[in-house]
Amino acid sequence: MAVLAAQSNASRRRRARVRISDVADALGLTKGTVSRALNGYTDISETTRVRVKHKADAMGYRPLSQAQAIRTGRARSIGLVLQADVHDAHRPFLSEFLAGLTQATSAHNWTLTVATASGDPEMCETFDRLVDERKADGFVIPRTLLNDPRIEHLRQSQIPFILFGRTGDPADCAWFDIRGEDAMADAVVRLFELGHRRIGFVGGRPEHTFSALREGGYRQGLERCGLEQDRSIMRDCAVTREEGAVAVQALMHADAPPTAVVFAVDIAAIGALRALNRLNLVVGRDVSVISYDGIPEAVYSDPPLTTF
Amino acid sequence: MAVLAAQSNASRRRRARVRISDVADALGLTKGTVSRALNGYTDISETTRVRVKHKADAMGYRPLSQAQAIRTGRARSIGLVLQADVHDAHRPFLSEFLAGLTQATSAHNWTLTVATASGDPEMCETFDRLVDERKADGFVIPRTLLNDPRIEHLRQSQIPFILFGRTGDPADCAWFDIRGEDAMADAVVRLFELGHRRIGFVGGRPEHTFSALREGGYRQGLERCGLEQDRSIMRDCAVTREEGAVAVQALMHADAPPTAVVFAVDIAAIGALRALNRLNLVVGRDVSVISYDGIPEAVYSDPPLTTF
DNA sequence: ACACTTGCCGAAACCGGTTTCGGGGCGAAT
DNA sequence: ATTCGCCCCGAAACCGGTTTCGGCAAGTGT
Repeated sequence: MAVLAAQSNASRRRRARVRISDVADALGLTKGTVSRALNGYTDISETTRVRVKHKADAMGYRPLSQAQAIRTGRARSIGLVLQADVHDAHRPFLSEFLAGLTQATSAHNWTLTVATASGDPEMCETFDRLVDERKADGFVIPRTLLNDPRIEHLRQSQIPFILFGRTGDPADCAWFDIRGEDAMADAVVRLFELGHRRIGFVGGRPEHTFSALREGGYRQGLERCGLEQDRSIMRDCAVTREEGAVAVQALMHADAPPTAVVFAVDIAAIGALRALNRLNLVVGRDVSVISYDGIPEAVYSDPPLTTF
Repeated sequence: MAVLAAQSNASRRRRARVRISDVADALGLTKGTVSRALNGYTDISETTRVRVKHKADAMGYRPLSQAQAIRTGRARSIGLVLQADVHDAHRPFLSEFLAGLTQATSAHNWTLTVATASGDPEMCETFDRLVDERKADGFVIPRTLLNDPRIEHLRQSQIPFILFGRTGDPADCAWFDIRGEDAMADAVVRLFELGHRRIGFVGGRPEHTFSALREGGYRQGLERCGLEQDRSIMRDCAVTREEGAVAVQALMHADAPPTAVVFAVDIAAIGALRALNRLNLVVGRDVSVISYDGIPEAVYSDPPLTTF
């Protein structure tokens, strides 16, 4: 009777969860033993351990992370806090970024918890709150700055984090990034090979690490070609269409305007294309424009933007 | 000694959490009583309830959702599963959408858990998994279809959900949406008032609810102006720039081309603008284009797109 | 005055795991 | 034959909450 009732209950509701005690019962062990076997404790014989492991995934057992969390303090979840107020060039990547993160996390039976905040202080509070409520064990920090208050805060609070992008002081930081600076250098070299001798540069916000790195890549490219750096054909702070347009206009009005311009940010380059059109300059003939990021809008701009 | 040890431990690590037993001790009650007082049980006197509530938030107590979840089964978390494979017009809204959701959820001390899936079957599996692992109590479903397999699945599984956008059969569905159809109707009326008598329409994918609704709005607008619907100046399936361009070319090559075109999707309209330029038609003189969504790209298109 | 509700709260079980503690069994050393 | 130590595992406490159960005191009806 009890079995029948349980079955009907299980079918009426959702499939019943396999608990650790179910696995233990099936093996004639206690749940404590099963738990230690699965978690790599040394006081479990190797024989028992493999027996437990096999039975566990034969029964489809997966621990309830919530239950583990209340004892261990680890929630098996990584946090991502977005800034709600900034609209900039990184936005187009958001969904790809999310897709990548969630795939990686769920592959290890982790979770991605997303929150938003406006401003660095609020973001730091959010970090603390999510950790305090055990909703995130650590964070992914996108759009890193050379000197990033968020990183400083997390370091002090001893909260684990991973950077998407590098930072000024990489001490005890794990990070991954795209080597955009190499692309910048390659762009310069390619333009040089096409005959250009005055190659300008338009960067992003200097506080962003990637901007500084890409400017470094640009300089490295010049060096490789034996060209001198000329401050009069370099600008920065261009991460939007308008800023890109303004920057390129300034460059073209210089005493000795460049014959080619390398952009650190795609969006700025797109703005620049329009501005050049308005100046009656034909891109590709009067002046070459090259950029990096590969945002989809590049294909639809007029004329199409060359990106890596 | 014990107290001192605990304090030094608390200061070495992070600020100690206020547990429900701390609140109970401070009031001379048991944790069971405090729990019931906070959760609206009727067997607690009103006097005690307010006393508990005041003390609780004076002490900064907030229940650990994980601990609640293991008993109640509710995780205080809503899930959002994105499709990893579709690149379409809805993407630009993603970050605003996330910002809105996270603000709303965290205001009620909930969490947003994000996952990705490719294809409807995988998405349904993901729903089940997240619920099974108690990582989401329910879901937000964006980009609803008229006939949506995801909704069908969630209904059968008795999993709560909220739609962003409407669906064919709205039985026991909560939803919120933007009344884009009204904007469509208004657009038609406005164009009529400007003297247009042949007003074309380019819609989105017919399986998407919003497309059907917006086409309905367009028809309603025609009706209000006393115009007849003419299938030869209507197209659909245009949610990208290319599709928009193709659609508008087809319309302009009709026997009696329209003098104005209403678009359901901004991105398609932007593609159409370029196509019209190539046909040597001046937008605003030879033909009017109007759309809806208010994506930021609209401002930068050439010529700027009129959107609501 | 007595039994019967009713209101209100304490005690303890419970959720599904993890971690500590202690002891049984067995081989090696004395 | 003891004693000691080591390898395993069971028992039970524990994490931070929720929920059930039972009982005490005050109020009600007669």
